Amino acid sequence: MNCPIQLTSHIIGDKWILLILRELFLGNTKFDEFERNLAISKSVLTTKLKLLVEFKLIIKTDYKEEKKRTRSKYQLSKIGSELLFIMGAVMEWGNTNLVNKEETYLKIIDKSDTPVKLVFANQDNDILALDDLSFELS
Amino acid sequence: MNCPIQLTSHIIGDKWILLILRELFLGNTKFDEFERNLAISKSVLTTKLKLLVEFKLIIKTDYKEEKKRTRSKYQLSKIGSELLFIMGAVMEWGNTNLVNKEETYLKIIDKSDTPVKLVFANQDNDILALDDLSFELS
DNA sequence: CTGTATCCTCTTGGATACTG
DNA sequence: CAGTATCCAAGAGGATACAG
Repeated sequence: MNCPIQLTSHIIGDKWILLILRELFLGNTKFDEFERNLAISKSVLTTKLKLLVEFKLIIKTDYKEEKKRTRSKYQLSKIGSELLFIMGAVMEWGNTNLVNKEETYLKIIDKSDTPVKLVFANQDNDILALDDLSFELS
Repeated sequence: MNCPIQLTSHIIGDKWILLILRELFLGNTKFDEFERNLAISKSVLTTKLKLLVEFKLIIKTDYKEEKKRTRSKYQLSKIGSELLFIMGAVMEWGNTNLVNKEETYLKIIDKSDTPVKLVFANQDNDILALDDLSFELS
């Protein structure tokens, strides 16, 4: 099958992967940060991080600060960063339909601290209505 | 946790759910269409469809054509249709990074049959660059 | 056609202990 | 700190048979 959804589902069709990606987009980079923030077991975290490296969504780097031991950090690759559209869409849907707006929640903002939204556009950057869209196999 | 990604991951963090949603967006509605197109076992398909109904993403309707037995169909609800942004983002990423463009593949088009893209915009509908965006918890 | 029920296997994931 | 190794329990998913 040459279906983009089928192929991509092998990566993001996984709760842990989505949550690790959230951490990466939030700027976290270290094994123990993921472990603490996600309450995930070491073994699963190891497995998922390896998967993300295999898929080339993240890059693992060893680094060493003066007088300290060597440590590892994980960062989004180029194509990993492009998952921002998926994460943004997931956040928007979750915020609209599942999140309790009385409490704090996560959103995407621009440089003037204003919340942004996702829209469909054509090549001329005209914004399109949902009713005008359809799936096509070609 | 009041995190939109965490909450939504319980729904779309699942390969089968993503593929069933693809079928629904393609306009398929019947149990055996899903079964054939996805090569999924009956028991799993039953379970996932129930889940989608529980989450109110789809609506199950029984209908009866003249001289025929009663049948069931499944259709996206209002909030289910809003998953189009997630599906669109998944398709775009998959098409860019995983799909073989020599073969046929799936995309979203507008009324003039032109492929569309997803963009981030502010409230004034100005399109934003990725570098201008950041996650915020508030 | 649209399921349900049963069985059986393989995988996922948590807990714990250990290592450089 | 960043894992690896081992073990165990629970769940996911396929196959098959059956039912309205």
